[in-house]
Amino acid sequence: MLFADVIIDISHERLDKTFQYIIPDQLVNELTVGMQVVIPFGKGDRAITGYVVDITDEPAYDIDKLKPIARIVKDSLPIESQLISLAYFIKRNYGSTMNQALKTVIPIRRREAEKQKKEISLNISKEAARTELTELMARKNHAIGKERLLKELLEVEPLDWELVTKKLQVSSAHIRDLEAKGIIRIEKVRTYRNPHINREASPKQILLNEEQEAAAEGIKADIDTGRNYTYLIHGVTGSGKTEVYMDVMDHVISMGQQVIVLIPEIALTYQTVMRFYTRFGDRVSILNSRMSLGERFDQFERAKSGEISIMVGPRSALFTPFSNLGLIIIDEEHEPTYKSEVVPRYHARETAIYRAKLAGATVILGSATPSLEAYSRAISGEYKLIQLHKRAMGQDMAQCEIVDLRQELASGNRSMISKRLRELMADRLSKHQQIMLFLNRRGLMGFVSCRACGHVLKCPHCDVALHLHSGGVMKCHYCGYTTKAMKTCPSCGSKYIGSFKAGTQRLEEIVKELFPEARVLRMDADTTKGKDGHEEILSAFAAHEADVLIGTQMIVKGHDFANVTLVGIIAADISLNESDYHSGERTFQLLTQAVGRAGRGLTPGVAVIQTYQPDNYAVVTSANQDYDSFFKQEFAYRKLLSYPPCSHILGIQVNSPNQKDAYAQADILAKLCKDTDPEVVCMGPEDAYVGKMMDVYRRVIYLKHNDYNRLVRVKDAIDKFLLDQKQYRSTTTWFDFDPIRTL
DNA sequence: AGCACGCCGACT
DNA sequence: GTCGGCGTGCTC
Repeated sequence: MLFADVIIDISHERLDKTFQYIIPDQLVNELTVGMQVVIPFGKGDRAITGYVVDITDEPAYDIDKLKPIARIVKDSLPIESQLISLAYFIKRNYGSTMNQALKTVIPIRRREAEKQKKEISLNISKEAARTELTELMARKNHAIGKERLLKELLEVEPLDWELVTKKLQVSSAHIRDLEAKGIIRIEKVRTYRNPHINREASPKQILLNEEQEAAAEGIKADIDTGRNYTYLIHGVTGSGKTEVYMDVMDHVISMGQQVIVLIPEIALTYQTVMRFYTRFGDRVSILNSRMSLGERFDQFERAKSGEISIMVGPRSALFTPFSNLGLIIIDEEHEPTYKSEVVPRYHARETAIYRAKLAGATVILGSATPSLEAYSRAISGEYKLIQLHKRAMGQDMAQCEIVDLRQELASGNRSMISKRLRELMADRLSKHQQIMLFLNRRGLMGFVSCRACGHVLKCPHCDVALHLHSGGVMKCHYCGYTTKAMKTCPSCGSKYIGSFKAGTQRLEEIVKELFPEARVLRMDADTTKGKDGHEEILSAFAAHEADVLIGTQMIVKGHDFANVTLVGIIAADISLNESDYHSGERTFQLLTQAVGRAGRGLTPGVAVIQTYQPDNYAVVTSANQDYDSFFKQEFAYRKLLSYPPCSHILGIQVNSPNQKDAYAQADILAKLCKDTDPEVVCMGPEDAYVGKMMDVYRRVIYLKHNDYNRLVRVKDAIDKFLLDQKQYRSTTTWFDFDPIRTL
């Protein structure tokens, strides 16, 4: 006997879970996950539609109470069931409950928006309403709710449904009763919160160079013959990947299909957005993280209604409900933002490929520095690899020099800026050319410690150091705890207590000392407070209002500055010394991007990489812009140590406000893992990287195996165990497959 | 969301 | 007593 887990198609929180039904014999062969079905529900067995999210062979509920599925809804809107299957894929492969997955895939199951849309107004004249009200009040047992509603309606009209039900406490039964009597009417108003930019497309024909043309034509030919592959476009910075995307997008749209374009959040700048608007006009919609849930919902509604054909946005744009999706593009495929950092921790790349499979769509991944995962799959033939070797405008790649900081130190230069970099800076400044200085400062700055005893001031709620902020306060970056900065060390009483200056701030001072006449701009968390802080600084620099731009990650992504002929990377090692297996890859990507910033215009550029490890392969290969050598070495390293993509890791995090519970539960789960599959390598349990956050203790276990599905099976076993475990109810358990950051 | 059940005051 | 309205809780 088979059973189906069904999610009910009613928007109410209490029903936002699965219900189990018996699959009748005549439907067994036909029914699959994702299908829309009609089921008897509730006391009166009224027919309700729902979606099948799982099929199992054992009931999880009292079998005598299970009812059979009535029938399958044929020709239902395929988008809905596609997205439900997608949610199921996420639940299965990344470890979450079905509800968490559904909430990710179908943000606010139309709840917020529909309430917003309903308005109540009087259906009769005010006089008649007043009479009605008097009559109601004359009755001995007042129908208080109805009274309140009528009174309010005589004052204000129309009223929001939400206001009436929530604030006036009128139950929906009352409202419906009044409506049935013809006293009031309920109207559904459709108001899009975000009036989109109205813009005509100006499809000026962009000429592609030979390489771009070949890439685009190849993909289009596959699409025309009904083949849907995943492509990886590996193109050096400036090779014009976007033009290739747009050419294929044009083609797909002309076939009446829709396109989703994923870009990392930082790249979602005015510049990028305008490129799509000018090419495709108001068939484009943009999603960004600053949008409210309602705004996002509206954009999804527009997509559903066919008003738009292109959705550009971050990770979450992947769930745009296009009914005839033809193409998904993931730009800068290697970016870590494509992996969700909250449960469910899905990876947009894999999820996009699955969605494309459901919809019969094509996927294009693009990057100058592909992730190891994507590139190894391209080599193995799972993805089709397309290489773009030339810069679109024919510019030369930047020349690259490596400066050994150890020698610099030996020759007595302790400054952050080496002799060679200083020479080049002086040269560029004299020629009125621009300079970018890039400092990868992660984890280096801002924390407050005592120089006498070494005591580090920590957040009382989290296991992390406090950071000094302007206005003499110290702040925890994890929970927001704020306290006044101390004058003396609480541990030893010394007054030599202070914080290290942010690297970028220090660098700015040094540059100003060395070149007093240079105009310097600094871009970091401090200087980009305002909403458009980024934009302002970048456009000021683009307009040559400054000669030197100093910054972190942010300045190396996205923007092109034609007049920049020198890029200095102050300390290439910092990201190398991070303690997880991604550090080599991340360093290579950052350096390559930074080097790629030089010489985007006509004048050739130079990049200077300062490092203490001039022989490190990530440093050397990025200086040579040699991805293939990097890949070979990095892949060998991953293989040797069984790291993804050669193997897979499942991180399990046990959280509890009670330290003992967290420890005990983690031990139990670790044992369970070993018992479930002895071949899976189990590490831990140990304290998480941040062992306590917001007063919640965190223990982690890592499992390693080269078969992803075996890890999924262990996860399922844990899920099952947790379901009927009575002990340690204070704990919660999170899963993270192939984690990007150390848990 | 929608329906039953149980509670409570009012009215035959 | 019982009728009708409202609050509460449950639905595989």
